[in-house]
Amino acid sequence: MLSQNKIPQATAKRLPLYYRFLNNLHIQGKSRVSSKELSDAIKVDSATIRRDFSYFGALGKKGYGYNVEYLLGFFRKTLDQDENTPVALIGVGNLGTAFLNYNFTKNNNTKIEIAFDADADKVGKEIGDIQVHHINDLEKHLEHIEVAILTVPLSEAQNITDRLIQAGVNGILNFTPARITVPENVRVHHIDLAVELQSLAYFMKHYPLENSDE
Amino acid sequence: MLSQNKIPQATAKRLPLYYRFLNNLHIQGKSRVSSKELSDAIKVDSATIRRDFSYFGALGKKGYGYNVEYLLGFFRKTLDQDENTPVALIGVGNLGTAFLNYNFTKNNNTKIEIAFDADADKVGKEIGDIQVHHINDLEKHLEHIEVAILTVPLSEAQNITDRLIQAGVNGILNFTPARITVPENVRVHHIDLAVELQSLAYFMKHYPLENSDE
DNA sequence: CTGCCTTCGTGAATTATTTCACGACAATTG
DNA sequence: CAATTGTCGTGAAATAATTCACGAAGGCAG
Repeated sequence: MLSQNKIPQATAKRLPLYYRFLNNLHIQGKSRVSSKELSDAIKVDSATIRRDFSYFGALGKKGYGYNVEYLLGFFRKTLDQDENTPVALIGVGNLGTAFLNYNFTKNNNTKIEIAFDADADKVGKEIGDIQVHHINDLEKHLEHIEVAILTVPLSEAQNITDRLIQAGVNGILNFTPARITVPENVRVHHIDLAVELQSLAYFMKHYPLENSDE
Repeated sequence: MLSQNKIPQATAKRLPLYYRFLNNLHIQGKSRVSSKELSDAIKVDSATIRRDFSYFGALGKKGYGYNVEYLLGFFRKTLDQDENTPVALIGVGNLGTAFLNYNFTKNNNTKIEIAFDADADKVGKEIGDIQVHHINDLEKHLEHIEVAILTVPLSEAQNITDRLIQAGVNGILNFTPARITVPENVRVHHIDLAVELQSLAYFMKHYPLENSDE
């Protein structure tokens, strides 16, 4: 039931989505919500939602639904919303800048604390309140950082990955097209924009009108 | 075998990845590759790769592997690399600009042909060779466009989605946190950057060292 | 307070995907 | 040309995820 050990990965990926949506409901002053309503809003089958929630125990009331505040409190704990995860951003190009300007801390337990770039013009600047440091000083500033967002050119990807890991990072959100190699204990999530776009085009041509999303 | 009808979605999502990597091998002058080598490079189990390829027939040779050029030619046809998919970009903010500057046409059958924004300062400019038009003129310029990348503020997401669909778009790559509502025949892929980051943090804390990637 | 209505929680069925493991065949070596 | 090696293609098993469908519990209306 409560052990975080047995939650399916597919469920774990949906948790942040649930959390954000519940937060919105709460802000709107709604106190009650059913799996059906949630389903309409976030486009996940209602049985899947009930099943997901059930991994954490019986959170709802039959014939009523879920209490938004209670559920929200529960998810806050589960997702460690209290404890912020400090994040480093590597590569202040267009995409990196998008991240710096994006306000992650709303509804979110992650915060970009520091940024790095190789371009001397960018070093020393502050973008979205975040200081940009030179990539050469990477090792000096990564003391307590475990997560990095990688938005560097393809050619630098593996090299910088190695340095990040050396410096103690063990989670990387990789936006480069490189399939970087890391030790077993390091977790990498790849988001490959070109692949996403191609994949959408492929699905459109070959899967006329089935279930899509992702 | 050849019908595109029976390919699992999980396989379809990997096809662009295979394609790009084969293309790289080809450029490097390699003429031969085994499922094991591919596996090491793109971090997908070799049995999965062989299974994926097998949906298209027997493409390899036992005891030898796959002929890069042959395989590449095959994928080119399968992924319709010949035929370019024209794409519109909606919202020229930081993220949108990243897309415009990103050169998708290398190794890719998709091309951003036109961009839209509500900001008068941006309208008329050219970014990465793409003309920026005013969002009011959306309907005037979407004649032959079927795919849109949505990088607008949350508040505009549904409204603009409706207009896109009205104008004939039937595939949307949605980077807003909104879970947009669309008719059945429209395909949406959501890429929610905040969710991705939170999800990575969650996995790191709760799934010590199992399989990650995505 | 009664009875109808809603909606959860979940066992079981279904569907999807991955992985194992091995036979068959081609390449290569001596 | 025989023996050895490498690697595919795939049946079958395993694992993962979704969906069905219904009993139980509780809300709500009259």
